[in-house]
Amino acid sequence: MTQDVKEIFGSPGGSLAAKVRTLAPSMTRSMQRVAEAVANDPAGCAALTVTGLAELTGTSEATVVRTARLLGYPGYRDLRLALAGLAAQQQSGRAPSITTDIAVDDPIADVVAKLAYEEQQTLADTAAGLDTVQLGSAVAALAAARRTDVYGIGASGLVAQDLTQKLLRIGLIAHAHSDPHLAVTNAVQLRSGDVAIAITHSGSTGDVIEPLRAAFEHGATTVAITGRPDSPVTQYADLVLTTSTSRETELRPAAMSSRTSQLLVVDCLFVGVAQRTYETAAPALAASYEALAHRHRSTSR
Amino acid sequence: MTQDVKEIFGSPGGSLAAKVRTLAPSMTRSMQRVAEAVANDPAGCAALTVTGLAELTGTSEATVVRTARLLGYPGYRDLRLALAGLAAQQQSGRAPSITTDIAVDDPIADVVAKLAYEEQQTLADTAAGLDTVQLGSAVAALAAARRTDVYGIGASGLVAQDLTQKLLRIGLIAHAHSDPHLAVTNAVQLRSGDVAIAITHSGSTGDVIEPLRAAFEHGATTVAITGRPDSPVTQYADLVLTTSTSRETELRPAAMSSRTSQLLVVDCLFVGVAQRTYETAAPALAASYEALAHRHRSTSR
DNA sequence: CACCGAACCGAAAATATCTTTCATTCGTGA
DNA sequence: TCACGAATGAAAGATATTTTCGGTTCGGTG
Repeated sequence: MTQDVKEIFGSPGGSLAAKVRTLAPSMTRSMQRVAEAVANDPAGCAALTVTGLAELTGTSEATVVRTARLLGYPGYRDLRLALAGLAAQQQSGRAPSITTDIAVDDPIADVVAKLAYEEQQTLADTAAGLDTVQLGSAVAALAAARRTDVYGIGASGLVAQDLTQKLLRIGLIAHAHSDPHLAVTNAVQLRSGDVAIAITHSGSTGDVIEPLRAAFEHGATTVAITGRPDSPVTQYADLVLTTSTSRETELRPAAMSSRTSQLLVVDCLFVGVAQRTYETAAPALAASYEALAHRHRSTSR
Repeated sequence: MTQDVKEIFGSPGGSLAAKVRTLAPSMTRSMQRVAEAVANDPAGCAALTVTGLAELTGTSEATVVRTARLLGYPGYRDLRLALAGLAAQQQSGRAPSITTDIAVDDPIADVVAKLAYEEQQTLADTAAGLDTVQLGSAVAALAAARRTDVYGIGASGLVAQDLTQKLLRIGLIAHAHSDPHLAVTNAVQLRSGDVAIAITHSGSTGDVIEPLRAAFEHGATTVAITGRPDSPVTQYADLVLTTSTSRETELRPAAMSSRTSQLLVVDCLFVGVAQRTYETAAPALAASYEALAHRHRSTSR
């Protein structure tokens, strides 16, 4: 029937625009038109019936309902309710957003401000869109894992390494793989109770999907960290953690915001695992800190 | 007789409660029941259909609609939308401030919120504290450099690689070094017009300082990205870019925020350089994008 | 105390809105 | 170019809302 109220209203403002952006790539053209209309003018759309919105966007009722479903609501009725809530929020809490893209002739100070702002947005969007249930399951799996393999290529490879470094510091066994062949070779060694994590923004990076598939088929718990929750990589993922997708501009490649988003997810995983294994994690962290101390010259001052 | 809290605080929600009280005398018994339910729990009522609300209040649909009319709406549908907006406002009115550190027993949802919030803070701090003059000089040096070497160890090593990957994508020659010996070996090859960048949060990592020193002594333009502007590394740095240092807690090592901070600086450098070398950077970016396209399976959609 | 009228109320019909189905169209890759 | 599958909208079907209308209650009145 009607969706639970908390789910409709519990979401922090702006999460809808984020959701639209995240899901836009997996939408068909006409659905994108609807989603765009909704994101641009929540208040206006809230005043329209399915038929009205369908006419406005030049589509059909069916498409509007499909879009509503994709955005996570049981139907248009609930989307409309959420829209009304959103509109009210926007009304009360005027967002002072910086909207312009970075231009070629922006002074360096503007570049700093805009980049910082956009990355902040990315963080907020990611946090809002993260499925805490899946995250919790992933944390539990990691904490209990015999060993963990992490796959990532390119920019995502660095995120994979970051996660690995962190897990190692709290005494877990983790490896990052960026060589596809070695990754597959290692993946077939995994078994039930082990964890494999694939990090790919597009969700379509074959070199990352293959090892995850191998791990999946050998019974490991598989996790995908991707910006496309409907992409091929999720076929072989027991758990999917969605990163946010912000529009990319010529001077700000998608890699930049996807990295920020991925790192937040990775940090959440790390802290979650550290909480769960606090007894062993705390001393391990302290020990690694100690071990590094002598690598630093005594600072001046 | 205690006055209704909503009215005391003059919140927007108060207007509805006030309206209910004003109009109550002119309402019939069953309409009052409906109005009361609506005033007491807007969010809950927004989730109900006419029939639902009628049952809840032990009345009929007709009565609910009549009440909605009396409250000034064309029908129940519109009252419901207004209710949704009201609920959202009340929701957002609550102070969202997250002040406490992450605790061992925080639920996973709190961990996500707190981490996102802290990283946002870090970004804001970094952007505010960044010296745009030094940044501009660094950008100019990079854009004009024959080659660029970047030094970083551990978590900072990943940042170094990130910068390198980006610079390579726009056609610049850049190398990241995490092996101290190789780094020094390469550093002595640098000469005037080349750029060397050291990334270290503490500013005291000997393995990173040594190569920077070598580069400095051979006449290269040296840049330090560090959280400690008074640390040893700055001795050999022509330019110093300061990252923000936020307090670290047991479950949130300093590495986490310093990484966020460093990445923002690195992104600023990259975008700055891309702006300066736009003529060559834009086609290079497009080319690398094209080259990667075939590595991705055609997505499902 | 019985009767009357008016307002109140809810069941059910009428309407509007939303959802689903299905045939058609469109785009894509072989 | 053809064939296939995905995407789309028209229309049927289901649900929710509004309206209608007759029964009921209540207060007053003869």
